[in-house]
Amino acid sequence: MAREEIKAELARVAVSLGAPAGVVVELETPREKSHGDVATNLALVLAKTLGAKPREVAGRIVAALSFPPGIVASVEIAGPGFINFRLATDQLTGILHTIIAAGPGYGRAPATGGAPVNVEFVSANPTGPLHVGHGRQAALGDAIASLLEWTGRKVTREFYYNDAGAQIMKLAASVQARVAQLRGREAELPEGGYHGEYIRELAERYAEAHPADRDAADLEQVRRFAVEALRQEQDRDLQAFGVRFDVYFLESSLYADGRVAETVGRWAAAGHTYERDGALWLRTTDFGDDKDRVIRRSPEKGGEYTYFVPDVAYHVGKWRRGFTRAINVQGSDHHSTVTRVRIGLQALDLGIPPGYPEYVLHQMVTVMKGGEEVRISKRAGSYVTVQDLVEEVGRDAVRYFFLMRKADSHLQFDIDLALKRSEENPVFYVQMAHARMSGVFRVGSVDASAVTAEGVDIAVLTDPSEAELLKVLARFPESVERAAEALDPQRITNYLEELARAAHLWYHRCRVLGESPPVERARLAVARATQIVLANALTLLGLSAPERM
RNA sequence: GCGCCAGUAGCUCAGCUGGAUAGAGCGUCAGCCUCCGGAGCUGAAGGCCACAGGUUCGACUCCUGUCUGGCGCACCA
Repeated sequence: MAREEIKAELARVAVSLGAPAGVVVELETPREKSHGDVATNLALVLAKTLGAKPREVAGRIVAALSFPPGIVASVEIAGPGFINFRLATDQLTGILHTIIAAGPGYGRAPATGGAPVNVEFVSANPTGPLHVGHGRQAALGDAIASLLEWTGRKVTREFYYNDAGAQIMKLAASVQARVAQLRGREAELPEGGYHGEYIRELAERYAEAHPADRDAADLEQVRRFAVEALRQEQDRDLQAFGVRFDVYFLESSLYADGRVAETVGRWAAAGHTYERDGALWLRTTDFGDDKDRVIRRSPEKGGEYTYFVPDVAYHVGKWRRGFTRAINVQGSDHHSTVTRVRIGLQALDLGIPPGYPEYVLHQMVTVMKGGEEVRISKRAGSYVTVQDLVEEVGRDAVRYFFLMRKADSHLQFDIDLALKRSEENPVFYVQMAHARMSGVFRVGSVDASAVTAEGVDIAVLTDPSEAELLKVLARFPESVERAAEALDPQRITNYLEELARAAHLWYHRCRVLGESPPVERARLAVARATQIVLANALTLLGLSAPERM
């Protein structure tokens, strides 16, 4: 691609002019069209080290540049010292060839062969239906995993959950109380218990499945039953959402195979623990925490390990399984765990890097309908579930809406907008662009997969919207790369909207079918390339690319 | 009180890791149009980038402080 060649040539010239070897050349796409197709700030960056004015440096660089024919049409120096390149028209033909030849692989980098990356997300405990926050995580985590795959990494999607612990016991006790109420006895939900309608459902099902245990006296059996049922329900919801996991990791296994004890033992051996008030503490302040943390409660409080110990043990396990990168997608309400887990790992002295694991924290989701906030669902009671949203607006809209804002931003989920079948709705707008391209082939009875760029003369494409569209198409691989680097799928939804805009504009201005043969052939190739890139971007985000709407 | 995140057009949000005259959609206003799907197209108005300093050739972007909002600061998870 032209960009790569320009980058390489700039690097070569920079070094020949005295820049340090390995200088990083940044290319950007100017938003102002009169500034050309590609621009670099290289001269401004080098001005200081070369001890010359930016425009003078730019002059030297331009004078030394040398490209084979067919790549760059013109080079100019502008503003404070930018170097602007205009690409040769041959490059546009090249774009069509590249895209159509690569097809579903366009934008996908070859496997790097590096160590696998672990992406952990959702990780909901089986205490109730998945809520909208889990939905945002599911969409984000799955898309981030895909982005990493598209940039050549091997990825494991992982779901971690606690199947024991205090919360689960409250769940079991809540179900037990509801069973008792079914039998017409007075029974109160435990303090901090679960109130949702689904608890009543579980109680009914338990009573039916275990007629012998009339009073649900066997709490362990109730626990197993409830956990099993809720896990199944979560799986079903995730499946309906189109998210699949490679590994489901049980917190209880960390106790069973001794890893929790091992972790505590290592801390103690390294001299980072001490006893106080009957509890065992980890001196996390030695690693920058603002206070030390309890790792084993005092006997009066039950003498159990606090949750953060298995959390650390779990991440040691990720490291040992060969994941040199681990990315955790969580709600920002869990941000206090970030430093603690990292510190816990540091205190083990296992050579794990300080920034391990990486976190993508997302802000809260507010569901809006009819201009008002929706807070509750029938089944869960106190919160809106993923299932509610998927049933109401469909899986594609839910996924798209969860991805179209950066994770850092609070997200307003507008149900009315998600339901609109018009261009105001970004999902509709983007998918419609794909349907339109498909429509051209359908109406023209053309086999889209047989369209090639062979023999296409790009010179017949005279409308400005055509070159514009091709340039947007050419940027897709770079967009994927940047989004992956930033762990930010929102950049892809942005790209999609930009591409859809260019595609709609082109479609509106340029007829394909029934034009003169050279024009029709060229435009079929444009439509095909556009269809491919739209489909690839949609697929990458876990969205469907409909042929018609 | 401390920590994390956010604050950009009336609304919802971008802004490519410090670049050129801050963009898009919706809404508003003014036009065009009936074609491979009009669920369209063109144009206009609309901004103290929360505020105040600083860093440098250059700041919406980085640093410091202030204000506002969200989240978190357990021997809960």
